[in-house]
Amino acid sequence: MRTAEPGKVRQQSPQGQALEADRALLGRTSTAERVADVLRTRITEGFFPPGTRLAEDAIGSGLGVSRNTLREAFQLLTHERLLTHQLNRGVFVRVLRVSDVIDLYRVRKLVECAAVRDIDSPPQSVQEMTAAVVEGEQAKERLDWQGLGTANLHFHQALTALAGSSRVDELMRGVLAELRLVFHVMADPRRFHEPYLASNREILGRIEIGDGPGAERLLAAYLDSAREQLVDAYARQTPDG
Amino acid sequence: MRTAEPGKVRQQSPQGQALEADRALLGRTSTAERVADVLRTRITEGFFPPGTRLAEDAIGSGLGVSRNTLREAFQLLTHERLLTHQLNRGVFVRVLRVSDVIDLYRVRKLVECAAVRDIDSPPQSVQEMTAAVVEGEQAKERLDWQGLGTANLHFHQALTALAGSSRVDELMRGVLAELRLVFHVMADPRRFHEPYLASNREILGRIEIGDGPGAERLLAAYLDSAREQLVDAYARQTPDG
DNA sequence: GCATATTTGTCCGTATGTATA
DNA sequence: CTATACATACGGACAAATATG
Repeated sequence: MRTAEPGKVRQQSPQGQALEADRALLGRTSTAERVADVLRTRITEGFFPPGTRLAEDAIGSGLGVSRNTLREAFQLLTHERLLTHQLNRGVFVRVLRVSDVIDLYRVRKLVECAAVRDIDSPPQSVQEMTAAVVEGEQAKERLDWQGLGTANLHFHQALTALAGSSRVDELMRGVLAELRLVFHVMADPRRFHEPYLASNREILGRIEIGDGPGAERLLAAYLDSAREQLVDAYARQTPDG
Repeated sequence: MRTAEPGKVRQQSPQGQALEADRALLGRTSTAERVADVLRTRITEGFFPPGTRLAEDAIGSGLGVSRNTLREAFQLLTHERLLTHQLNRGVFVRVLRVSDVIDLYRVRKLVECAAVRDIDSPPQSVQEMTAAVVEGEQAKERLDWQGLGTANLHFHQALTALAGSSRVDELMRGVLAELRLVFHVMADPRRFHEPYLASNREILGRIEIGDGPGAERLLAAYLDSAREQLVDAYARQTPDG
């Protein structure tokens, strides 16, 4: 679902013929969706930091797509809460407020705790959680703190999958993408991501032995402390409340 | 947030001058959003039943908006899962599968049970829940079963608000809107909605006395039986699995 | 199976209104 | 207050896909 090529979406060539081949290979996604993929990557990787204004003209001519197509892509990302749309002013990379951070952790606590509470069948989600822990350990060895943060998000995405609902999965995908915006505003990502590795391992252990309530207790404590830490540092970083 | 006028969005008048006044009053929403509001109402009220194809030409000329604007509105509703988009074929009012119904109730159980479990401060949500119960009782007296269904959805929306998260509220708004699509496929709405009234009243009673776990138990039982009943009847109604 | 008509996907140019320097 | 830059929404154009006869 993600475009491999981070560069231009298409050449300035007449019509959309240049992408016909790709379009067949990529499973016939629309141009707008591909543009949205490119922008989403740019945003989550921090190339477009929160607050950046995305001018239709600049982005559109830069990517070689029309304004209508671009507006469609903007709308997709606005619905994912990665962009905010101010009427007659344009779109901006979202700047989350402290109240957003609090709300995001409220959602996480509600969903994630419920997901681990009753684990009837530990299917392949546990496998993915294990993979995410390994991914995090490898990132730590590389001193790749952004990668560690990504691994942490993967872990909690896999944890959420225990609930067995595609809609809950999608909700959490959006929540974690928003949290990425928070991380980019913060300095020193190591301090925030490194401690989570041990706690993830601990939670995974509880789940593996079928101790749902135990996992829930650990998870709740982790989420509370993470939120507190994050809100504290975030409030200092950003001017508005 | 909802347009009061169910008819045409704007006249065929040149440009958008006709709505300038309204736009100021209505809080400056875009045309696409207003079109989406109209279509959403049409869909949730059953005027466009599931499976209906929404042709760009017909809807566009009928509402007096351009194709671009209409496509923007379509995209909004597609993201709300009220429409499905088939490439080169157009948009259709979504027809949910049984697996969707199961997933929707899985979400409801997870979210709603968590919302009532720990009720620290019973603020104005309880007031809205009470209002929804009254709304349902009045609809029942009028033998207005569609209104009873709406009141039931209001009740559970207010119940969800106990969690105190705008993102969870939005999730549940979407979930309940999808459920409306299910209801429209079913015959005899009375059988499905009437029994819920008593159960809602019972749940509200538990919440009012601060008995979270008790409310959760009642709620879980209600959701399980409702899902079972609904899936059973829905599978008979629709051909596909 | 084939040819035609309809519909959608994508894009452009432009008129008008809006916000900011 | 004026000027500039920008967003909104429209209509039109053409290719590609689908539906229809």
